[in-house]
Amino acid sequence: MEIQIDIDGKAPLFAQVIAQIKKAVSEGELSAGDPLPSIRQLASDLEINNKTVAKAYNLLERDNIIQTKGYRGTYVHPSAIENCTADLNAWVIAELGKSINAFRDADVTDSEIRIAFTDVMNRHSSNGQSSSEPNSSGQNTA
Amino acid sequence: MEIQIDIDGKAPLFAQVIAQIKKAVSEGELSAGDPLPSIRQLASDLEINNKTVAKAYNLLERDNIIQTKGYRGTYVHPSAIENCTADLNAWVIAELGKSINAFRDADVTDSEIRIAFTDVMNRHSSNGQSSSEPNSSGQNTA
DNA sequence: TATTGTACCCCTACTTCATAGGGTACATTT
DNA sequence: AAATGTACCCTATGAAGTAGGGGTACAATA
Repeated sequence: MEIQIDIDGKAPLFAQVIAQIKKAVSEGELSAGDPLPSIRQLASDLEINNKTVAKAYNLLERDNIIQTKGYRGTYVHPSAIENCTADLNAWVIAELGKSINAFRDADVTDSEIRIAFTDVMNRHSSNGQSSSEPNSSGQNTA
Repeated sequence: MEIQIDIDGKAPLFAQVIAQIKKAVSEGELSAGDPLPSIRQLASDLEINNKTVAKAYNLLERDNIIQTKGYRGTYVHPSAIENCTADLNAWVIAELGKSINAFRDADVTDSEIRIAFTDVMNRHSSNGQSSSEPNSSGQNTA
């Protein structure tokens, strides 16, 4: 394993870890079933926090690049190579790009788009209320 | 014109101005062609900044609720009533909501969605670069 | 007992953004 | 000269999100 981490880099540490492991899988340095260093192990090797490595591992497992087997450690997923190229992120970017382009074509302000976005994100799965109704208990009048 | 502004309210001042004018149009207090107070005028009446009113007026004009005629002042748009109900914001929220629900169903992290979003927003119309490629001038190795 | 991944709690720092304001200036037209 | 909308400079505040760290604890297993 040759994981390179640039602490001063602009990319988040957990993202670098993910990219490095994906790269190792793509280039064949890591094959299906190969064991990965434990979270604590890799964290101390890279001199970063456990939680940072744990975050990277969690995302990698979600994408079926690796497989955690509890107390038995973490291993490269059987179909890691295929899932390695499947970029979930690219799909999200493409989808959002389409919507945002449509918004901008309709002269929607970037600021408005951002506000609407955080609006949607913050009503996790429950209810929803619009954000443009001022609650008149007014003071100044014209 | 009876515009109520709640300075201590949670809703942004410019949004309150917009809502109030829309309300006035909807309720018939303002009809097509009616003159609106000048930016400076309304600002001083409400004791808020010129730019705040200007912002509200700009958005209202974009939505064809009002019409600015340069030095001749600002007037209610001929088809203000119809455009008053058309909520551009609601459309944006609905569209984003559909996409975001799909992302979440695919187990995409909220954090990842947010990152992808700002990613897309920041490449205004020019180029685009992905945000997951660490620039190895690395320091720590494992 | 040691190690595995995992799940909590607390905390910090940094960045980005929206909002709001202050001020000055401009061309245009009355 | 006065008023119109508009554009530009500057500031400050607050909220939200992200990254990272420290610590402690758990069940399961060797």
